[in-house]
Amino acid sequence: MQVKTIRAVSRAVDVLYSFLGPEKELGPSAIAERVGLDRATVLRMLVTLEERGLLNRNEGNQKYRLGPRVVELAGKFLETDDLAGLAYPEVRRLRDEYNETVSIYIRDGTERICIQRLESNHSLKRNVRLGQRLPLYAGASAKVFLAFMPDEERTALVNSLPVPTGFRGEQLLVALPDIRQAGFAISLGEREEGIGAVAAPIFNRRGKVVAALSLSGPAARLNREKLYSLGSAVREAAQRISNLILDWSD
Amino acid sequence: MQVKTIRAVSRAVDVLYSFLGPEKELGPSAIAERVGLDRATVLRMLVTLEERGLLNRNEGNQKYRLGPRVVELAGKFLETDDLAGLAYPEVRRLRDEYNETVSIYIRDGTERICIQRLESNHSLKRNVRLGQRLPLYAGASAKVFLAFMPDEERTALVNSLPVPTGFRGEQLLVALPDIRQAGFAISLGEREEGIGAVAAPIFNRRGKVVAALSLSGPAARLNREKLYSLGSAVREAAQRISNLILDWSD
DNA sequence: ACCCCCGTTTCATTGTGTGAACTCCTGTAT
DNA sequence: ATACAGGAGTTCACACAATGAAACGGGGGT
Repeated sequence: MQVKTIRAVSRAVDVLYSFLGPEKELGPSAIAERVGLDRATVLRMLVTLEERGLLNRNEGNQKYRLGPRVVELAGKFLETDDLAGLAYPEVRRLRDEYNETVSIYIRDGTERICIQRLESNHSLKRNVRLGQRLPLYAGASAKVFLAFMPDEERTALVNSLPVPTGFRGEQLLVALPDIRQAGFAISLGEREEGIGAVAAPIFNRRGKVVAALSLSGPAARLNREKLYSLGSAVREAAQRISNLILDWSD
Repeated sequence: MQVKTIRAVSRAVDVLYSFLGPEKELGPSAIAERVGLDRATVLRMLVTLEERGLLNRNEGNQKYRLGPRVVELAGKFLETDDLAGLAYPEVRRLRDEYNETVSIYIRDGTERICIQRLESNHSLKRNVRLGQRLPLYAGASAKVFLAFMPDEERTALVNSLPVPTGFRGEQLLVALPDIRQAGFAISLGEREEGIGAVAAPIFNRRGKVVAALSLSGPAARLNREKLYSLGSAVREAAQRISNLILDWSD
């Protein structure tokens, strides 16, 4: 498929994504610098996107921020994605039973994205934002994706993973056979200090991994033995979710 | 501000919004018909939006659906919006205390959008989707927005509201002084049969209503007296949320 | 085998998106 | 007060990029 993409649209998406950075509000100049376009061009895009509700304009300082329509799109995505909706009862069961944060990730290129999550009630708890992007080279869920991926896909992926220099990723690969064997993966302080997690794969009807179910919390409550002891519970919950998936597609 | 908007971008947004309809997957032709463009044009937009992660392509049937990046944008919006995050503890308290669905709406033009929500545990419960759009001419939250709006803004708005023919909207306006007086509004089967709700305004530092906090559920549990008795609890929760808002902007 | 529908490609036309330069405004330093 | 800097919004002429009509090709159903 060599369809030519539309430059103006792609650039507008750049503008939209520039709001994913740390600042919540941006003006035309700042964005123009970021995306490498003329201020006039950016301004027209901002006005267009605002008119259509994807952005809002702060009349006070003449800056722009994300608009409520993006939430509507996300709501629709989560509704139609089957997964988030179907999985909710199991996510809730797990969270209630162990009172730790439970989340679901799907893979997006070389990263994973949180599409569902219920947090623990403890005051010290693992915190995950809906839509948050996390790497594929570390963490229990990441290992689940890697472990249950076709070999050729994995080798291709591993080479393109943006692994930070100095990260010891070798252990990651050697653990994969064990993970396939056990049906779940654990991690302790792997991606972030002090966090422990167990994760298991969610399969579609073709046996392909479409998501990872993860239970995570502070290492103080979730030490290595505890994580292993939770493995089968998480694996079985993930399996039950898999059974709910009707979709045969990739 | 008479900046010319960019046609291609605006059309691309049309394409994006066409996924808000009932079908979760759409092909170029279906979209083309919907937005009134040539199939070729739509295809280029689809490819562009997919390349940038806002859409996903189903390789099986060559159709498109919303992509995970929209969730990332929404997550960012909800994070930066302050409100959703700041309000969460109060929303949770209310939900836990009365075990009914609690939600927060912001106004967007002639509609309101749900930006935060926790559902009741009852098996019969009010169901609200994140990002769901509801009208401004009916419902407790709608009346809150109308009641606490500057007069000239309200009269301008009321004329442009897309009230369905046959809807008795007069009662709506006469109730507003009482709502201002009480600090909360109730509704019973107003927008949807069998639903009862109480709502109260959330103010910013300028005293402008930026959102409505709502508690709602089946009329079987929430009859008129019950709703009135919950009024002050909801009003006070909304007031506590208002106090958390640091933002001075409009 | 036929047809119809739909996704994709090609291509010529012109309308449209583009950036440089300009104005206007606001806030800050001198 | 005045000068200055930075940023928002405007104008304009040019080039090329977005567009739609038409053609292609494959898949599914009758």
